Amino acid sequence: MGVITIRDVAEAAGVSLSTVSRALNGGKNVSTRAARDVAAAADRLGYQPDFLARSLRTRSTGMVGCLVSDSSNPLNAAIVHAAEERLREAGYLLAVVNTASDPVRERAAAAEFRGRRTDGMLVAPGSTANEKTWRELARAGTPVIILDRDAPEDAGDTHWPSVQVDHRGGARAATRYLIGLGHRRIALLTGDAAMRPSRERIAGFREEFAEAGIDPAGAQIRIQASSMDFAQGDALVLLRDEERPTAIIALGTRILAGVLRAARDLKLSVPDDLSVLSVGDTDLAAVHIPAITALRWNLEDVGRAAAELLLQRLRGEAGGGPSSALLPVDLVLRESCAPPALSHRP
Amino acid sequence: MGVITIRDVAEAAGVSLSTVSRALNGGKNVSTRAARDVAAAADRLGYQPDFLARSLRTRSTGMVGCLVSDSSNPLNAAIVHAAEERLREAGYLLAVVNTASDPVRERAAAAEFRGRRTDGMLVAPGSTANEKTWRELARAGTPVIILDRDAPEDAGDTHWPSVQVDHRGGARAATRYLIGLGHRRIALLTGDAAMRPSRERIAGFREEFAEAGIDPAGAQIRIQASSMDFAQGDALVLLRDEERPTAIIALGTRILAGVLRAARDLKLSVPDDLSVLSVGDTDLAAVHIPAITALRWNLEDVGRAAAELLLQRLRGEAGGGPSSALLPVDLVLRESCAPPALSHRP
DNA sequence: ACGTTTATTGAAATCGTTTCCAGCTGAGCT
DNA sequence: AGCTCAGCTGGAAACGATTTCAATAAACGT
Repeated sequence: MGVITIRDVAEAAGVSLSTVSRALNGGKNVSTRAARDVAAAADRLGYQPDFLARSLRTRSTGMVGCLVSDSSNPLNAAIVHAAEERLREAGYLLAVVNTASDPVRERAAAAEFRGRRTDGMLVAPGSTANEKTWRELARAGTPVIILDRDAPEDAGDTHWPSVQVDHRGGARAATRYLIGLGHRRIALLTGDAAMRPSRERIAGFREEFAEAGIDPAGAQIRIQASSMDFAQGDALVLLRDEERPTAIIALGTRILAGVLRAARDLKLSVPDDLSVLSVGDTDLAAVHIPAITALRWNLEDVGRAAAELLLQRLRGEAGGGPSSALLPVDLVLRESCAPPALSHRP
Repeated sequence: MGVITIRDVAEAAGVSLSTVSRALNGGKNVSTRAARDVAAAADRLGYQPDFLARSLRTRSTGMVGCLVSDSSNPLNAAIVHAAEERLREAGYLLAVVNTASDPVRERAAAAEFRGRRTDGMLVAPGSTANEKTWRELARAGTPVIILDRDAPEDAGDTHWPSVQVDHRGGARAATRYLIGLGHRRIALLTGDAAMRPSRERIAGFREEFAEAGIDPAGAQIRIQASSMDFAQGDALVLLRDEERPTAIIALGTRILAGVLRAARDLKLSVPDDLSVLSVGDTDLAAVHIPAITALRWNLEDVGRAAAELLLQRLRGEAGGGPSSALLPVDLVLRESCAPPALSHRP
């Protein structure tokens, strides 16, 4: 007397298994009487189809795997959340695996997803180490959407579906703005330079210096291995330097926090002594006093766009809509940036 | 030429299906020669067992469902993240569903999880509307761990497994601290009063007023339907009142943000004109200037404890360890609280 | 009234695994 | 030699659905 199966329903309704199956699905080729009886019996018994058995037979699980370095990072959490909402609307279930950007864990997760026959995957790799894995997955027929990362080079001419954020454009706008205020020594604090977001930011940052014809030595780039590791101490070192930057562009909540605390410790006033610009608009940036000028992109849009791209593939409309999305980055002007102090002007 | 199945491996290794299965699993009752051949063949062919078929047969999916109102809320995100890490260590996959506290969506998610035969569930219900659902699930044999919410009344004497946070103790400590500083009119801004966290906070808040023998009219309780909805405007109304509170205890990042912005708009200095205390220690609280005194509980511990409790049940050690966890709340003293201004002292 | 389509139906195959069960082999013991 | 017993093995039956296919019944046109 365990779970109710289709067999129980068939018995209760006085029809065969096949009829029950047909009645419960499409309803095509089923007499109205049979349909009614089956529905009644299923309802009365509280029948709930077994996804496992169904999936085994139909080769489709209605599951999507999501692979991300750290789903509790607010910059990721909102993306995952939005993607989940959209996918669930379409009847899919999202399974999340955190990899801490560890290639080994990424591979393990990919293997597990494959073993579980997920219909598709949303992945934000922490390195380029596993490109082969994604390619194999894609070749095996599982749609893989890349989130704000480099898409693997594809042998063919097909474009790899991905959602990208225009970090380069954002960095250019931010840099141009600071240069316009008079800054000549600006520090950019960002993540792993090999990954797309940071690489693009750095490129945009440099481009803008070049375009303005400013001594590129003023463009101080600091790589933070992990955004979690950048503590107050590191910021202190940077700001104690004789040739300290007059403006800092800082990635994310944690690094921004480190910078702000360091500035306070050194009694540097923001924005009078130091301009601060946040990459990513978090609660902290918006509410801090002074409010922090920030680069903002719509995280929900990233998640939704990824889900949409995936659904397109899952519905087999590969040829239809766009195969990639590039989302804009806006500069939100607030109070944390000002012309550099007189003593620091050229 | 689809996926490699156990049948292909059997053929390649020159043994039967059953032998392959035995060799790949326990390895009991298998000759070393067969084991070697099977392992070699499986390896060569890149065989990957099909979780679906396996689950269908063994009645165990290695999946855990997680039901939460909003996984992007930092107070939840860290919990989900920690739970996922612990569960994956133990070989389980976590599927997350966001319900926005909607009872209908909660029921739908529960039904889907049941249909997918998840081995267990972590749920943080948004109301008491679905207690029957959780009870049914539990009666059907699926372990259900409740996260920081009221556990359904159980008919029997068994204790419902849950992870609770000592919000009452935290609220008492915070209130006692503020009263000790001299505050007599304190506002508590929290969520749905019917839910455990808020209910406990309110109780602790009142208890402390009573114990100190202070006019309970000074304990101003404001319920925020959703922590997302509390904007600056609402805080302004509260603070413009003639009898405005001299201290505010605010729930979470969003409400705290609203309070801080409102204080700034009214040119109220924190902590000189207004003491602010955050319920929940977020980046914003820690980094804000002045740094916000906060109630802190360890979100990772909540997630880990929930995972541990669930794993215990999944391993069938129901009798073994503790069936519930109560996690402490600490008061982190920072700079946002001070004695009320003279004009406001009794 | 009779052949021909058309709408329903149920039996059986299938998905890929695990597991029960009976059979076989060879070693050990008397 | 005969007997038992343990260790391996392969065939076949689940698990719970979907789907093909042939059979039956009903409707239809002439």
